Amino acid sequence: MKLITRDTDYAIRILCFMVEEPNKIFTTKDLVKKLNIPYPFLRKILQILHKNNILEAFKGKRGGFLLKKSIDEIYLLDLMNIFQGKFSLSQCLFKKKPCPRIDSCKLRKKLKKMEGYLLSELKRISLGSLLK
Amino acid sequence: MKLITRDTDYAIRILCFMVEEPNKIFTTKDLVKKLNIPYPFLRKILQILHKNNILEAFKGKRGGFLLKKSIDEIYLLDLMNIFQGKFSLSQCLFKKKPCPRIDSCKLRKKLKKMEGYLLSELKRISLGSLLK
DNA sequence: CAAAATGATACTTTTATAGTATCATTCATA
DNA sequence: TATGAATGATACTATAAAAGTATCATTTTG
Repeated sequence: MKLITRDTDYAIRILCFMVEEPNKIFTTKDLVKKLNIPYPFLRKILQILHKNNILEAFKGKRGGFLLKKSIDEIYLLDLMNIFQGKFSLSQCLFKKKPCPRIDSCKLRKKLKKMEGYLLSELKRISLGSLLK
Repeated sequence: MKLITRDTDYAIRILCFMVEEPNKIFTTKDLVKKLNIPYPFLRKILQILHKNNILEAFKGKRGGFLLKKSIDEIYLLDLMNIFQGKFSLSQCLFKKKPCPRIDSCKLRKKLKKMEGYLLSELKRISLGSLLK
């Protein structure tokens, strides 16, 4: 099972790399060289990070991306929410027509508990904490 | 994110239903009527449960499936392992060529911790406990 | 104005999940 | 002992999600 998808993982690497020179404007090409992520995919990820206010973007010649937030303020859960949608473990698999026991479903309750734990952990993991 | 896939979920329902008449031999058709699972898919799931020693199978006319284990001895994690493969959260996404920091990867360590928690919870959830 | 960058967005490929189909085998029983 | 009703084995197809690609438009610098 994958908790983290590839784009989230790439985003982590990108940001952790960029923080090494926090005031540098990186172009997509710069990052391709260093991070081994295919150019168009990397571009997509950078665009998304920009839309979500994590990177600042400069268009045109000499443009590129600049880290906008402190790496200590970016949490794993944020990135997961951006790239993977709202984190949830406990949705009923039968969304359209959930099983008749949905309200009393014990399984759901236990999943909810695990979800709560994971959320609290993921909330605490800043990218900064991955570097120390 | 899905912790539990559809076949695992179906398996839970099947077993929880069968335990209501623990000595009855159920045919696939019996179960289709009650559980709203498409016949060929249900059949596949029953065959897998049989192969994994959770159901006893009787071939031929008047055949069918009989619960072989006590429902208190069947754990959610067992079913997940059967239908979804070994549970793991912390595998590196880059299996073929894992990232150079694989040994020192902090993220991996944190995932490992969460995995440990989930495993311990999943180990404790017997199907019986879902019915009480 | 041209070159070099991102913006927006649509498309394709790959993988995993979900579901289907079918022939072989077994067994009870008429 | 032949038949019908069940599972065994297994291969196939369809759908959805993840991963990756392509391309034209827009902006900016020199």
